[in-house]
Amino acid sequence: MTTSRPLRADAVRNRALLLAAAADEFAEHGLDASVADIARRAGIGKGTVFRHFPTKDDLIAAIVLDRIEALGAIGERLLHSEDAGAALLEFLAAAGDQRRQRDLSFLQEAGDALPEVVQARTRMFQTINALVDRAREHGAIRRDITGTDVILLMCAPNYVTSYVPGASPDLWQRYLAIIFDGLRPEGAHTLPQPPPDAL
Amino acid sequence: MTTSRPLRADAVRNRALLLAAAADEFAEHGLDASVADIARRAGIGKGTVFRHFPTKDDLIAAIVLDRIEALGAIGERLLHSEDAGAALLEFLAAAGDQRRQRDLSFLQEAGDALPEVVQARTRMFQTINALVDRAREHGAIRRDITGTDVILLMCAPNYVTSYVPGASPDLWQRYLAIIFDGLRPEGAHTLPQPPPDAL
DNA sequence: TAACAAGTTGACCGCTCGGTCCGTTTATCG
DNA sequence: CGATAAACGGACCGAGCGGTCAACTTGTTA
Repeated sequence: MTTSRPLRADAVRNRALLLAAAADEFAEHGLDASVADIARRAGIGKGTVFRHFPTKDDLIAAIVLDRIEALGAIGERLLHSEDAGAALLEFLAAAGDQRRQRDLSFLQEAGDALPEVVQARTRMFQTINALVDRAREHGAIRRDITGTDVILLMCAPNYVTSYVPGASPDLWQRYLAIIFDGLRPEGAHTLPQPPPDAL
Repeated sequence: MTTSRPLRADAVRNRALLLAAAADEFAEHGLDASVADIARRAGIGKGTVFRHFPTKDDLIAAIVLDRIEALGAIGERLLHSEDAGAALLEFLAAAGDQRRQRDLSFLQEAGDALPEVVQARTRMFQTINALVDRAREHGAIRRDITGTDVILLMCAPNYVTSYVPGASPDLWQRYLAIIFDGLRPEGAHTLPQPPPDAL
């Protein structure tokens, strides 16, 4: 792996500008936001975008990678927390908070371009599995819930609130709380379907 | 409102073919499915599609309208059921079952084109509110849950399972069960955010 | 400061999409 | 039948997209 020459000063500034603008634009208009709009918002030319990221998917992947790694770090820190149940809930809250705005859905849709993303995602999924295992052992969540269940449900609060026009940006917390109550052992009913294979 | 002339025989057949093909195509490829592909699948010309529906959104709206009315009818029937809690759960199961395949998200994204869709949706929302009110009065669900909460959460099971590649088509039932457990009174924790205004 | 490589830019390309249009086909009915 | 209007179909159009390129600008370095 050759590190080649260091980036020129204006190039690193433009790269940062570009990533910030792209994140904003994706947050507002979804993944369909056009590269031209992103470039305009960043105050740079369209060609420059493609010099930094050979394809639009690579740009998306770069942003997604950031998010995944940040969330993964939070998860690993919470792995050493005292209260395993609270740790899981806190992780889910961090996930919801990070994805406040429009979805970047880091599960499948995008990012399969870069293998780094797949790798980071796999790593984060393992962290979540560990978090869930601990919570289950501590009796904080019901026995029939797997890590994959939590991974899937993780995105739901932001999804359901994305349909509410003038909602509070924290509304997702309400649905996280409801769903988390569904994960608790108290008053749990047997589930009609087995859990899916790990992702 | 003039009913004008009755439709020609081949026209009604093509219309049915078109609607079926469109539903299939949307189910497979999402709302981005192209009109050309739909026409090819239906075995008719692209121009014919636009003769039946002046715009792609109108085609979507027609399908969505069907679904909403079917689901609304189920809801109204369940309104007279004995067990109010079971009725709500059954309604949610019907909703999930109908939307098995890819989402047609009849909440916001599409269908605002036709005022009929808005009207049918409003009507169905009222039915859901009534269903939820009854379930709450019977103590089948917790007191702090509103009809709007249920409307939002209704879509979640299908959404979360849409990310699982080779999953069973019934996997959504697992997540409906989990979420519904979160709506039950037993072991409920207070919610951090107030419910959103009615849609 | 001179010279070069790295970076920037916007016109441009090919493609796909939703939607239009008009020549052709066909169901309908006196 | 034969006439007529309704329905059909696919070539066509303009807009917008992701991505390319060659001329131009600028940070860097000896």
